[in-house]
Amino acid sequence: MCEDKFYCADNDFKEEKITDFVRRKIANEEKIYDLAELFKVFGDSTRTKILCCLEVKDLYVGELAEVLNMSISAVSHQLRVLRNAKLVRGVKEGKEVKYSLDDNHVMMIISCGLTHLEERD
Amino acid sequence: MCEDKFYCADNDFKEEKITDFVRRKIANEEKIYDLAELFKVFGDSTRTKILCCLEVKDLYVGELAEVLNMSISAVSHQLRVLRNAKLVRGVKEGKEVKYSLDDNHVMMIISCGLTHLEERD
DNA sequence: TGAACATTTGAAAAAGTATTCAATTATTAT
DNA sequence: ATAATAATTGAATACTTTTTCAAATGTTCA
Repeated sequence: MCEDKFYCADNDFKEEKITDFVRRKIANEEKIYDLAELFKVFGDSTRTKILCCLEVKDLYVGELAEVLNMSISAVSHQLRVLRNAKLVRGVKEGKEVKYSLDDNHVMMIISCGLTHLEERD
Repeated sequence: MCEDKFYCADNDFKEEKITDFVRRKIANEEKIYDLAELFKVFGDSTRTKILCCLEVKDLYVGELAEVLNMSISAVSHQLRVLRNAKLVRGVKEGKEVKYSLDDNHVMMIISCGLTHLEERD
């Protein structure tokens, strides 16, 4: 008896297939997708470095390019990605654009990651 | 006077080129690189979904594949990535392998991300 | 032992992403 | 206006990553 019921001991999924149970419990598809999109933005060392620089100080594109030792174009492309994710903000000052972190979660997320790295190794 | 000194008003970088100042202040290259590598792991919706499933319940590879509606092989490949990052752990039980989250930071990092998403929109 | 099943693995194909290069926009100074 | 400077953009190239497919490994059960 009980062949079709998995884990009968646990009331949470009596009668229900375990895979349906899990599917029902996890956050909705779209939210998980957005979350992965967000982490993807952090998942490139150029962008992460840009974020770390901007935590130290608001900077112009050219300054960022010099710190990172990369072309202005490459930095600008990555700044667009960061802007779209609302992680940084650019304000025009004459012919330059000064960038800053858009949100205080940015550094919270980075800290979370650093903590994991430290306790992992 | 003061041509070579940027931002003389701020004591932190008297005498020092601003780009050198920033370079000196940010975390070291390798740490930032590792951090990006970590976030890269979270930056794929298949993997993020696997993590969310495992938060609900420890699962076998086949169960995960069914929940995600993906091939066992594809799931297995992604589990290897998650294992390498020490985000999940697999324990052999007979011919099956049961996976679970390896670390309680995993869900902390995910929560951080979700908070950002909610307050962003 | 041999058949059945769960998972892993390697290599190839498919899809996606970062950087470069050249052209463009926008602002300032002459 | 024109020249000079800062940044952005689009398209091409180079590079990574994901998924698929077939084969291999390891375990259980008859």
